[in-house]
Amino acid sequence: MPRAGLDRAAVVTAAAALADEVGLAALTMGLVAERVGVRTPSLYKHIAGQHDLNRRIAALALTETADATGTAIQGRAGQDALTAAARAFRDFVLTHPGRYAATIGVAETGPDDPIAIAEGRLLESFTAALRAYDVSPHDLDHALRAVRSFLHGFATLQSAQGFRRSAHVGDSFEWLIALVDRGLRFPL
Amino acid sequence: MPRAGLDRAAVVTAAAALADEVGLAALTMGLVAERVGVRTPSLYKHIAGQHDLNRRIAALALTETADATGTAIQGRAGQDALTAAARAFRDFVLTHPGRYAATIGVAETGPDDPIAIAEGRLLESFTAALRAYDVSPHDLDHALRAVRSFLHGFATLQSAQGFRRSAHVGDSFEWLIALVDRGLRFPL
DNA sequence: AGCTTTTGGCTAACCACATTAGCCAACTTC
DNA sequence: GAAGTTGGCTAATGTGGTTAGCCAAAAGCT
Repeated sequence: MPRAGLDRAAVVTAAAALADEVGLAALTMGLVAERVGVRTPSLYKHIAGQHDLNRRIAALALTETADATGTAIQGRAGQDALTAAARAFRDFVLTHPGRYAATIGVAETGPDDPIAIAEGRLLESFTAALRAYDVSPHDLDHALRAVRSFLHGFATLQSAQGFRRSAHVGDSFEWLIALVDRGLRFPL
Repeated sequence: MPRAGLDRAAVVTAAAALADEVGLAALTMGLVAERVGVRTPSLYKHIAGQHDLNRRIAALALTETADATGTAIQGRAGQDALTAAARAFRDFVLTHPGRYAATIGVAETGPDDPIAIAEGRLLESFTAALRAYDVSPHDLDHALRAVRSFLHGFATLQSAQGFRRSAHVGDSFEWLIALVDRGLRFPL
């Protein structure tokens, strides 16, 4: 039997791609194995199990999200930066719904966990995007949570087909960004 | 063998309670059966399967959420109404995480689907809460989606332990409501 | 009451999927 | 090229959802 030349990264990226295609819930070990050209039990030579695989997909997704938002805000400030970051985030979630779903509910195990590192980078991007607004240091955590909540909520609702009403979803997103911008701009 | 005197509603409410206790992901047919005092296959005399059970839990949860927010906004308007509705919604999600999780991603099958009816009632509550703001009819859909995104995002992130930072989560929620209020209050 | 029908339990069995055990060939290393 | 390590494999186990088919209890009828 010839070897497949597999390694951990190959398994994880294949699984992530598959999750985007068929949905995270439909991602089975058998499907991943088939995709990489191997029998199911062989996957366990590279990953510890489904839970482990999910965490690695999540780490990949968070790293990619942090990259995308980080790039998007370069050279921008204020509403410009916020808009760019929000769009980059949403684009990622819509083009990679399976990967993103894998990030929901993952707990970071420690400060050196790749998940924690990627989340930290993502948070820094949004912190940078908020820098030009007049948010006091005391309120920064609140503002970050607010931005994160709206991005997470909008993206997951849309990718779950949660919006039935008639209006154009892209328009709603831009409207939402403008709402947040006004909310951040006007003083308490 | 004596009968357990079960019916569909009893199975669904037991399953919903169990989902809140152990988490939706850990809800198995065996667990539900044990809770209602019956063997697993007997459940299928009352529900069509796990998918069907999930939909029925979702319908229950949405109805309860619509009740709670509807009651909360009675006799209130403007920021008062928005705050009351938002708090009621969040309270429900935090006290019933399993039920709420069941509502994510459910598709309504038609206009007479209990899920569609409950979602319509919930939307009406929030529409009423927004009435005192100066939102044009054209923007109403956008505003509703914005509020829904915020609430959904915040509630799910919190119930998934998504907030690591130090600030008090309840404070963040109030801050978020105030942000949305400002955003809705100031003109475009 | 007795007879029939429907209903709601049950056991047994099946299937899909994750995972483990244990074998063996293929690379790697010295 | 011998020895060790690695990465495949088949076989088997366990859990969970679901179906089939049996049978007694409730409900309805005469």
